[in-house]
Parts: sequence; structure tokens; C-alpha cells
Amino acid sequence: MENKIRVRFAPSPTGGLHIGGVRTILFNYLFAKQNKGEFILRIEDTDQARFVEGAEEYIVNCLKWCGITPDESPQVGGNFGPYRQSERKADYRKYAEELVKAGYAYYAFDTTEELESKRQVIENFRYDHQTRKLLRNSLTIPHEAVENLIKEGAPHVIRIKMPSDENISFIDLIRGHVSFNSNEVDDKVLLKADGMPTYHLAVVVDDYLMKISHAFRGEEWLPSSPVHILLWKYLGWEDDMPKWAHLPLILKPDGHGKLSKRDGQRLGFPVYAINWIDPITKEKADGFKDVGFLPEAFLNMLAMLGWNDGTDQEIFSLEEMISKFSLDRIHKGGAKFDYEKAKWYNAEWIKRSDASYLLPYVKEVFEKHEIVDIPEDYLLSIIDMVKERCILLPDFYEQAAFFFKAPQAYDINAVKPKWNTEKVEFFEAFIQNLKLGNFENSAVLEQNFKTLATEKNIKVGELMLPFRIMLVGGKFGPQVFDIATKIGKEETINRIEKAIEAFK
RNA sequence: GGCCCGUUCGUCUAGGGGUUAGGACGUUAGAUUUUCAUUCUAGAAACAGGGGUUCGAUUCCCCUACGGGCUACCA
Repeated sequence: MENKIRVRFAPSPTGGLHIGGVRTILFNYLFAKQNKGEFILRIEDTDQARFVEGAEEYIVNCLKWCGITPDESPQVGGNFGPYRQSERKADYRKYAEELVKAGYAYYAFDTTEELESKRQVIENFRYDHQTRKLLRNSLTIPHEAVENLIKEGAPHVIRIKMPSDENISFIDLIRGHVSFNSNEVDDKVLLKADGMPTYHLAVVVDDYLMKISHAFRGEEWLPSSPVHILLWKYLGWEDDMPKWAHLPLILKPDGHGKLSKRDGQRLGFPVYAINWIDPITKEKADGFKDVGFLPEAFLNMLAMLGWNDGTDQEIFSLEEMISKFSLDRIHKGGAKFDYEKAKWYNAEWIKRSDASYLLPYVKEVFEKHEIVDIPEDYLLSIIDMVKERCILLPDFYEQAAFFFKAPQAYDINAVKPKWNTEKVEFFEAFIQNLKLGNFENSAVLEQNFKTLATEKNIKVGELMLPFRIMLVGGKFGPQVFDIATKIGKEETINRIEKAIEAFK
């Protein structure tokens, strides 16, 4: 019980959920489930200025879509709540004050503006073990004056007092031994003037209180890890400190830096899990769900960006990933995102999925085009006919809409040049033929078609494409005789008649 | 600038002191498919550079280069 594996994903509700975040969720989840541990969702809403309405609900929806269920969260509760940091506000001040008392932190009265102007004047200004001697804080102001300032309610923050000339090191589960010189780390703010903790304080306090055993986060956190390590020590919790793992970043496909929302818009692919519309700017960012990814494919693709099981296998179900996941098989370097490969994963998942599994997704796609109330058996058989030609879910509409409605337009250039009266006659005869003949079986139908072509002395090859265009409208789709049998005798005849007119 | 992390085909990666450096996406060529896609076959394509260590380094060590991250009262 004491050594239970507990991990957390701790987003701040400031906007949409980026795929880097989803991958962090996934690795947390895989690790937790593999070890029969718990996965916790904690909302880090300590920055009221950046708080965005609806972001938390959105994150919860993303998790739901991915099929990842937190064991504890603001929604489901748990024994370590509350799970929103804004609701834990009272706790943090206590710990910050404790640190001040112990001499590990201090009050600082400098305003944002003052510090800002310092940064203007002094190049590479940093609030650190040197510069704090020159600034307005409880280290430079006499004790009584500090007390008075606080009593008067003077705005102040609490900063960590970084030691000088100390080596701070730890073992990262992915990178191994990592170390920093304390002189290079600034005196980070722990408690803000509004009484809210910064990430640095909150993450340590809550990881401790929530008994987190392993902390996985993006590599961008590596430089602030010495602050966190020290806090664990100063608060006297060193023995309970979680094991750290800093995950490699997901990078832009073409250039420099980590992948951002803008890259998606610029290069034309989603970066968020689900569509996100900023409630204030109304700016919209595409999500993988909405462009037609299967959640399994999405997760599979993300996992492979930095992880593999050591074999050539690339397609993994969530269950498989849970059993095979291992931290030491995570690549250290960042990965450039490749949308082409991402789509390949989705196509593979569609191809390998049973029609019954795909059914609800395909139904939804058709409903968007007002094709509703399709008999399930019929839709199932159509899914099987076209699934291997679909890459994204909306492709099912492109690839199968003609089963439900006659083509509105024809790829006329594909027929017209070779269209002639002999062919018209053939199709008219074919209609007569169909009216009398057997229509159950596509092989019989094909035989019929070919026999008639031979009788009329026209090459079958000359007739196949026109027939396809008649039924489908374009040069695509499954076997043409399969399509004909599927849509039925009536409809086939109608379409041929309509097309003969259109081809004139 | 400083600090930290990283570096195998265009991309995601496997490998690891002696290999024809493997796979996948993409790409090229061909086959199949009387549409397109699928499928199949074949091809081009990589160990950043320099020093060590070693009989032998792509693999271990160091340096350089390059890439990335951080450098807020944001997370």
C-alpha cells in the first residue's frame, strides 16, 4: 500500500490540449496501469490571469475520447482531493511560511514593474543569490520593517533562497544522472502576491500530499527541476520524493522548436486532441478527433513518437501498450511530428478494425451529410467493402456516399471522348437484360455483362469505366458489379438511364 | 549570452566494439487490380565532425559543431 504507484497529469486549464500533453497523459497512464497503480488528473489553475472558461471540461472530454479514465480527478473525486489547486489555496501559504521560518525562503517586495525595469537596464538580470542582496526583500530590510510591511498588507511574494555553490543532482528515469549548479538557478517565486502558489510550490506540495510516486513531464521542465528537488528537501519530504522522468518533446515537422498550435494551422494538420475554440478570441484549432482519427490510432501514433517495444511492431492496442511499455525504451531526443505517418496509423487501424467497431463512427460521418436510418446490416457490409480505401473517417463518405444517393455529377471527361451510339445501345440492351435476369450475385451479373458485350462486339474494357461512372460518378470505389448488386436492380437501371441522358 | 538536455536514412526509429547498419512512413520502379485504393516485389536513402581508448569504433571517453529546452508574481 505504501509503495503504490501513483502518477498524475497536471494541466493548467488555459486552452486546448496539445498532442504533447496527450502523450504525457498516455505515458503516465501506461506506466500506472502496467504497475496496477493509479492515474490522477489534477487541475493546476493557479494562474487566474490565464484561466480559460471551459478548458477543464475540454480536457476531461479529451481523456474520455482517448478511453483513458482517471482513477482520481475533480470529476470522480478520490481520497486526496480537492483536485483543483485553486481549491487548495489555503494549504500553500502555510508551507511557504514554513520555508521562510526555516530560512529557505524569504519575502520579496519588489513590484513587477521594478523588476521589469531592472531587466531593461541590466543585461541578463536574474533574481538570484547575488542580486537579491540589492533588492527589496526580507534579507535586506530590517526585521521590524518587514513585519510592518506585511502587517500593512504590502504586496509581496515569497521566493526560494537558492543556496550558493551547491551541486543539485538527481536521477532522471529517462536521462540518467542530471546535475545543476545552484548558482545558475534563480530565486523562483513560490507564492505570488495574490496568495496563489506558483507551479513550483504547488507541484511539490501536491505531489507530496497526493503521494505521487513518479512524476513524468515534458523536457521543458528540466531546468526548473533543481528548484523542485530543493523544495522536497527543505520541506523535509526528501524520502517521499517521486522519481522523475522528463519526456522528450514533440517538434515542428519543418523547423525550429516545439510543435505549436500555429504549426498546425500553417501546415494544415491538427495539433490538439479535439477541436478547440477559444471562448474569447473565437480562434479555432483543429483536433485529431474531428478530422477523423480513431482514438486508438491517435494514441498508437503518439506512443511511437519516442517509444517502441524493441521489435518491428508498430501497431499496438492500448492494452498491448500497457503490458509492453517500459520507460527505458523511451528515446531521449525530441521527435519531429510527421502527419503523413500519423495518417498511416489511422488507415491501418481502419483496415484492421471490424465493421461493427467502425459502425458508430461511420454512422456519424453519414449523419453529417444527412444520410440517416441506414439498415445496420447494409451499412456493415458497405464498411467492409470500402474500409481499406479510407485513411480518415470522413473518407467513408467520399468512398461510399454513392451507395445511398445517385451521383449528382459525372467525371464526364473519363467517358465522353469514347462515348458513341454503340455503347448507348449496349447499355439499353443491358437494361433489358437486367429487367429479366438474375441480380442476386455480382459474379452472375458480371458474366451477363460480358456476354452481352461479346454479342454486341464491344470490348469489355471499353464498357467498364462508363458503367462505373454511371453508378459512382467518378473513377473510384470497389468492384463495379459489387456496387451494382449492392444498390439493387431498380437503382442500377435508374442510374444507367439517367447517365445515358447525361452523357449525350 | 548563460545553464541544461539531445544527435543513426527526408521523417519516426532498431541496433551496438568486428553487422551487407534492420524496420516503418514518404519516395522511385515494376506486378496485380478492365477505376481508384489495397496488396506484392524491387530500388535509392543514415551512424554530424575531430581527437582519443582499442587489433578493431557507428557503438566507450573527450572536444567541437549542430539541434532543442529554460532563462516570468506562465504552466
